[in-house]
Amino acid sequence: MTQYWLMKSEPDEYGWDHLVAEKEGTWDGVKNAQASNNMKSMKLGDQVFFYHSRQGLEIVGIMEVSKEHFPDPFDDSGRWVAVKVKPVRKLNKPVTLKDMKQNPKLAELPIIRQSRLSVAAVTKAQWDEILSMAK
DNA sequence: GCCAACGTTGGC
DNA sequence: GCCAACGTTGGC
Repeated sequence: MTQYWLMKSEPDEYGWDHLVAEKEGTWDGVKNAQASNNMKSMKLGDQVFFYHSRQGLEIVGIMEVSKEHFPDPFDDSGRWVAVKVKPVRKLNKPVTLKDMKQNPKLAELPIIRQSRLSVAAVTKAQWDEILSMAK
C-alpha cells in the first residue's frame, strides 16, 4: 500500500529545481527523531509532497521514494538516516500554506499542527484534498 | 529580522 | 533524572 508523506526544504538550500536537475536526490541531514522515524517507515514508491519552507511556503511538487532508508552519508554518529527521492511531477499550481490553513479538511495536517517537523505523514484524504487544490 | 515553539545540552 | 539555558527552525 502506498503511503503519503510531506517533506520540507528551504529552496535556497535545496529546492524543487535542484531535485529536477539532479533527477534523483538524497534526502539527508535530517536530525530529528520523529522525522527520522518517518523516513524509516518509507517504502519504495511512496509518494511525497515537496514543500518549500521559509521562502515560498507552498507545496510545489510530488516526488517518489526511489531508495529506502540507509545511513546518512554525512552523519558521523550513525544515528540518522537518509532516503533517495525522484521527482514525479510539478503541481499545476502550488498549494500555499495559506490555502491549506483556510481549508478545514486540512486542520490536522502536520505542517499546520507542528510547523517544525520536517518529514511528516499525510493521510490519503489529505493528499487527495491537496491535489484537488492544485488545479 | 524577529521571536515563538521546540529540541538538546549540561550542571547539579 | 530534572530543568534552565541555549540553539535551531520556520512562519510572520
